[in-house]
Amino acid sequence: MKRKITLKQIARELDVSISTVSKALRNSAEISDDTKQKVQAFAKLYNYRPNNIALSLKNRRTNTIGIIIPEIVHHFFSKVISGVELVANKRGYNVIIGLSNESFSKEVINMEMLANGSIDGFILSMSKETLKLQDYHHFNETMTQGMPIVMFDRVVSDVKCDKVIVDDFNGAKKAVGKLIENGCKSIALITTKDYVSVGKLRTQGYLEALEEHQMPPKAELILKIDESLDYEAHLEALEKEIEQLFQSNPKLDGVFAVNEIYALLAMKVARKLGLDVPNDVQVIGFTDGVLSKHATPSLTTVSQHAQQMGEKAAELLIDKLESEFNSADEVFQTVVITTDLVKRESTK
Amino acid sequence: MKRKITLKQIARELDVSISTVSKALRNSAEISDDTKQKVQAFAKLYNYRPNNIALSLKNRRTNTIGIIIPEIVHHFFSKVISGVELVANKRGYNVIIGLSNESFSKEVINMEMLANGSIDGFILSMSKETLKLQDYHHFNETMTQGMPIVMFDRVVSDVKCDKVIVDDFNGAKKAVGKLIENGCKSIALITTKDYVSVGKLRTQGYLEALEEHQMPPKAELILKIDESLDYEAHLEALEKEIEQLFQSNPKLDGVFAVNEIYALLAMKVARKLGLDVPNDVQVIGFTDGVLSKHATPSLTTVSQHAQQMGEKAAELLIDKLESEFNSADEVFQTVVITTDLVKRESTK
DNA sequence: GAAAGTAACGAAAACGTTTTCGTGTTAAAA
DNA sequence: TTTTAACACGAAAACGTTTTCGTTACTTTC
Repeated sequence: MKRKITLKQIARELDVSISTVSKALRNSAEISDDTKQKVQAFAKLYNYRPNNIALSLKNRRTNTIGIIIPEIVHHFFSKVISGVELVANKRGYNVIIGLSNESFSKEVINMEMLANGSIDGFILSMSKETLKLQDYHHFNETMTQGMPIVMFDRVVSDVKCDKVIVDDFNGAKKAVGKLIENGCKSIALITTKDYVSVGKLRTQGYLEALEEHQMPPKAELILKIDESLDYEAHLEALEKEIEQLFQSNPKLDGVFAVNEIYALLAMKVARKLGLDVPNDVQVIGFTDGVLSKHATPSLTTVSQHAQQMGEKAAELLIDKLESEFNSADEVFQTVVITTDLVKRESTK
Repeated sequence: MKRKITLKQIARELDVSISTVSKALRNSAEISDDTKQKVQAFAKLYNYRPNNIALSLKNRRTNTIGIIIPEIVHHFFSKVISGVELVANKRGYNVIIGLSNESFSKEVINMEMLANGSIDGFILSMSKETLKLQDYHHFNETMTQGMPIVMFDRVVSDVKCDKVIVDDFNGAKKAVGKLIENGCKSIALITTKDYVSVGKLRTQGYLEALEEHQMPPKAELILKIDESLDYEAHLEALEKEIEQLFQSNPKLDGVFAVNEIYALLAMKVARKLGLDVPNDVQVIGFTDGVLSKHATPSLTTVSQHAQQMGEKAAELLIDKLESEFNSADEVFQTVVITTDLVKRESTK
């Protein structure tokens, strides 16, 4: 087990100073060609690579970005990471991850753990608990210490930073508009409680679409799920709620759900009640996950372009990191990623 | 934008030496209670946190582990990460990720990028290309430099390191055994080319199960998919192949697939050909992904316990990192995670 | 009152780099 | 021959810690 070789060792071995070795390796004009060749050959032989930690300490930048997400076992988030990683690597950065598990305190701890020099900036999506508590002090503190943050998807106007969001409102509006065009007269909405910003916006899109077509919204067609627990735990309870929705609205012929699982459950319930999808009921979901593509019938969805979000977030962050000179002007941008309606078998 | 405060600044402010500040904060007995209180109060006020990079340089350990996987947008791998992150965080480590995208060169580059001081050890699953090329020099070089590696899932006996694998052989055997018990007489296998080690082992399990029940294997019942490209790209071609399989084997009444997608496609094809699942054909897949749970009919699968694999891999790595004194004895272990057959609707 | 001990603190090295600023040697110019 | 310039290299500081080893000044002890 030979340890990694350092400048000092090369210097001792070749009987020159550390400075000379360093300069020789960086092809400085100060060093004679003879010495350069000697040093470079030796370095190559021993496969010398500068120690990243030492560089980070010296340069006061780590070329690493931290990404904090509520959970990783989730198609949307892993796709975002994928996008972040792509541009980060291309621009010479590493990516370090932290999972909040939708918990406020884990989010805070994770950020503190990384903020002490380990990374140059954050890309993050807030936990549900943080959204509920509306406590954003950790974001603001991080930023006053000169560490930039880019938020994506779940954002909040109280925190001033760069943001990348999906056009939830118009995505939902388009989807519901599509259902109406397709002849649906009684369209249900399955959404989340309002503190999840994206759920709220999608709900507004639903309402707007109805209004635009002079269809009065009905409270009994709107089902708001409390997501404070994770889905998997009470899938059955959820299914019951949706079944209730169908039974108390016999004329139901369209469903817009704010995520994949809700949409799939709606289809399952429909089938159970003897309704055909898409002939009796048409269903549209939100998110471009794997489930939609492989479901039967496959699910028409509003695609969020998660990868593109990740790429854009990384671009924004790295641009900010590498501009540097500003700091006073502090102009933040919000990039909106437009959604696409991906037509599949669950709509006519 | 106030920069993070350092020991030096505290020292200057309080008119003591850096050493005194450091010792005071660590509650050293050398420092008087008076001074300790003064320093600690000041540090708290300014929210002092030691700089991780400086600590890493001094201690020559980063408390960070690197994880390199073929892709992250994949339920199995993200679940493994989730497990790694869980125990890593619990034991005070961060996790930094690298994606190889199933490419050999990206795997090498990623490892080199991280191996220069950024991390203390690797957890990784090899890319398909690496398995095909059988070039493992980067693993061995990394290890000779004193950086431990734990491999999971896709492993190879040529590399001597700790490993965490799934009991592919017995998992497959149990699954096929179950199909036979359920009365299947003609069981197809949908697998990958042999260079993917897990595909190979699962194939062997299939054959073993047949043999144990005195059922001669038939070549025309075995479909080996070339996975060098990713699925998504040629889903349709794949479907055609599977359809071919069904048509040339009219008596087919059972399918064992080495992953979820293949299994789902088999069900899709069956339905298309007017066959009922599970009454005419029974299907079992491998991997405990989301698709299986939410498919219709839901898919019986061999569960791999991905999260548990991640946890175990992290345990192994951190144990090794924190034992230290060895280095000569070098005893490597291979932990086998047992599989479970999760019964759902696609089997009787 | 001298020797010994103790309490409280500081200087400096070390981790591995890069970079600024000497410094000594040699070659060219005066 | 003396001054100047170019060349090739080294010493040292800096990044932010921790830790070892002094070094004071004061208190015991005999």
